[in-house]
Amino acid sequence: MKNKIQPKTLPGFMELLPSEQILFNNIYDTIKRVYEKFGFLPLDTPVIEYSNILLAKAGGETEKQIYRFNKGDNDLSLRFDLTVPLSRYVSQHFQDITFPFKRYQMSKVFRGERPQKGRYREFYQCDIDIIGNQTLPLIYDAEMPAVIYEIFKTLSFGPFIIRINNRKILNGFFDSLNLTDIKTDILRIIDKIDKIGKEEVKKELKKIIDDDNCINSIINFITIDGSNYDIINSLRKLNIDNEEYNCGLNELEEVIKYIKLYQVEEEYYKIDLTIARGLDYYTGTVYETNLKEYPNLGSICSGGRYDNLTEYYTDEKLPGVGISIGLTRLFSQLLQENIISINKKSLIDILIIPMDDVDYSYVLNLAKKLRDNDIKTDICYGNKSLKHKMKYASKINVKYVAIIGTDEVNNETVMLKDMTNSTQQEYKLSDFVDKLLTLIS
RNA sequence: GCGGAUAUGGUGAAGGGGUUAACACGGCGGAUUGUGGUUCCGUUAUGCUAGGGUUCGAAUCCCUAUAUCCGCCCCA
Repeated sequence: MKNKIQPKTLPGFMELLPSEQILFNNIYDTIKRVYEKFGFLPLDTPVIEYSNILLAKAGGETEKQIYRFNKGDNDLSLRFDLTVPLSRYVSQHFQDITFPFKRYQMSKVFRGERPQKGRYREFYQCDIDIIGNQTLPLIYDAEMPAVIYEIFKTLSFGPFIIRINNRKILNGFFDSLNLTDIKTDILRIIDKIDKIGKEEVKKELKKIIDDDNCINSIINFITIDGSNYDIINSLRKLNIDNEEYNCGLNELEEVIKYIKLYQVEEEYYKIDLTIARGLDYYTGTVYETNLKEYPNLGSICSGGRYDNLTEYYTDEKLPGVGISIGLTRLFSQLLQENIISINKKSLIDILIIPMDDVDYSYVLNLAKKLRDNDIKTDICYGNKSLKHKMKYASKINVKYVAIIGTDEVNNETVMLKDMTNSTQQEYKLSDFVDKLLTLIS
């Protein structure tokens, strides 16, 4: 053992056992199905891009966290999200795309940050975005919650709440308080309220704002509560004379109205003025989604509206709205909190067990017939004992086993065993497939 | 980038200077014939992250390195 290479993966890279992967893929497939149901088109972009493309925006943190390397004379990087590649894609293929462009992309992104709980270096993002040419109707902002609603209803991880805000409201509000230059810092602090609580937010704000009245009005503002209708009313009554504020308020009201038209149940979405979202490219509506029974998971799906997706690559003005589900993190947390659990160890419907000396042409003919009827079939080869093969069948958790020995071959039959109740019955080969089809349907 | 903790097999781990490194899970084999899950039996680390030191003797004490985990910062 000493002279062998230690088999290990890099920290922060998730790797699953088959039974876990089956579960993961179920969630992945559900998300994908809903995205497609709403008309989003599939898109796949390269994992590696030119560094100057990915770093066009060049934030300090991005540069620190990006996996970057040289190959020959090329300065390359692994994508750290799917939005920047989308920007590049839309700019590059502008003339070939029909707008509004709705696309989904569900694949891996990479970030070289220090891994910790729920923090990975390689993880799946499941993104949808809708990109408009010059303009994009506000009703699309309501489609995002409709999609989120459908996904998490289908996945049934329990009750959830889509929290909605509009960045313009916060921006306008801070401008009206003359806090324009420290706006970003304030947003960052407010965004932490779920994690650290109201009092800690107050303390943090004190560090950057002298005026206690000002801090109190911020706290009072972001904690305005009530029904969606109440909140809109309260915000109106503040009579803040700021164009951006009122624009945001009108947008929010309209988006809320449209969400209702999308027939999202009322208890699944709510205006929440504490939603700020750290990312500075969001300019209007912003979303976060939480599982009500597991608030400590944080946001499981978030996104928002941005004014111009492609400003670094073209002069075209392309506003958009999008959301993202961090699937790797979500999955690991769901598993950890026992919200989901492993239930399948194999995908097959039936396992064929040939006895030692049996004629393979009989066995493979059966397998072919089953597979032609879309029955997931596997065969357990080898000269191990029947006992051993039965053990294997029970280990992979398959419901049906077909035992084929010389008796079955001679009589043109199949011995079908139901592993869940230990009963078995012999069927004629000619009507075996039909019989099995009715059993597994 | 900053702080804290930990390091024993395929896995979870006990042992805190005295010789075969406990226990459990998993794996493999068996309890005679073409039948799994339960039970029982056998087997499964010449080795305790690496390097150095103290000692008659180190998984155990000391030093160094490395790795991992948990926080903070940040998070398109």
